[in-house]
Amino acid sequence: MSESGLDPAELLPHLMRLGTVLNRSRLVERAMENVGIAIDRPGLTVLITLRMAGRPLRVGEIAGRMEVAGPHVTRHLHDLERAGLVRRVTDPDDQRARLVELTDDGAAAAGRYLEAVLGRFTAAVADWSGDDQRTFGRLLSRFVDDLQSQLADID
Amino acid sequence: MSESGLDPAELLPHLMRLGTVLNRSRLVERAMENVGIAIDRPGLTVLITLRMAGRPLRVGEIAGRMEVAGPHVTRHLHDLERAGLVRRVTDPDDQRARLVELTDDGAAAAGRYLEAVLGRFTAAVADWSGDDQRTFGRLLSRFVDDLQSQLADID
DNA sequence: TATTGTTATACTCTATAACTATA
DNA sequence: TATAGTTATAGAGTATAACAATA
Repeated sequence: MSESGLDPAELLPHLMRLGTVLNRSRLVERAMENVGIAIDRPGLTVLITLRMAGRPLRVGEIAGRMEVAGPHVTRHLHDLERAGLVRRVTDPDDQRARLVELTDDGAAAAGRYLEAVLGRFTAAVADWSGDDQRTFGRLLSRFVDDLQSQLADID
Repeated sequence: MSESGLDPAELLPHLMRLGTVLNRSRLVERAMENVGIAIDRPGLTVLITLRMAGRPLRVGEIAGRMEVAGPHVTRHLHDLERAGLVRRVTDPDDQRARLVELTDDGAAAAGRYLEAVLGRFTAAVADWSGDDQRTFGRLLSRFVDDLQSQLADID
């Protein structure tokens, strides 16, 4: 091989910076303020999870998609329900289970939030060439896939 | 423009997945076990910060680079010092300040840890073309830069 | 008086264990 | 007896406030 690939030691600082930017920029908090959602961050994640699913989910399904423990979800559903953003109904097929669905208010809030956050990403890559944008999306997706399966192999 | 760029709504799920993979895969914990470092995660971050700086740092500098509050660093320095991984010496130029430096053990541990983690990334992109690897490194770095400045503008 | 660092305290997020109700 | 969910409790990580020492 005449050409060497990427030095992975270069990748790590970028990934660490990405984490810092996403976690510490108050991106999420600011979008929530602008949108007027009066819930905390994991509560918002529950809302987004439901919105992305596009259908009512069971508590266990929400926990699975968020990759957190069940009680974590239960606790936040109280707040969301009190705020009128979600509704809990008993699953007609299984009396043990309960389906959680977005109210109209909840769906609207989640939509406005996503719009605000996506606006940031759009602005960040606004002056990129269309080619670079598509390539980045493709390689990022591939990287996450490969990293995930690479890490799964260890277990 | 005849070609449309990336739909940012596509980017968000990838970024969320990346966060999940990095945070929940126990990548960090496993590397620490293999390397035999008996400290916790933020303590390790202190170690890596010192290692990447390549020189002794003040407590405030460490906190700044980690983007956390000062007391957080102080607390973990106790553990690191007790484990013989760092050493605190008074700054000869300013008696108020204290310089934190890696011991030989600390430098070796940080080095072994970085090697283990970087090995994962190397393996993840191992079957990529050299071209894709370099392009990904370039675009990822650019994306973080642009996102960071985009978010900084708001303040 | 301003700055460096420490001590003490509290809050957020997540996990585990024990319990209740239905299948 | 197994499964879905809830309640109760505990732990990790980080932030803020109050303080001590030096500049």
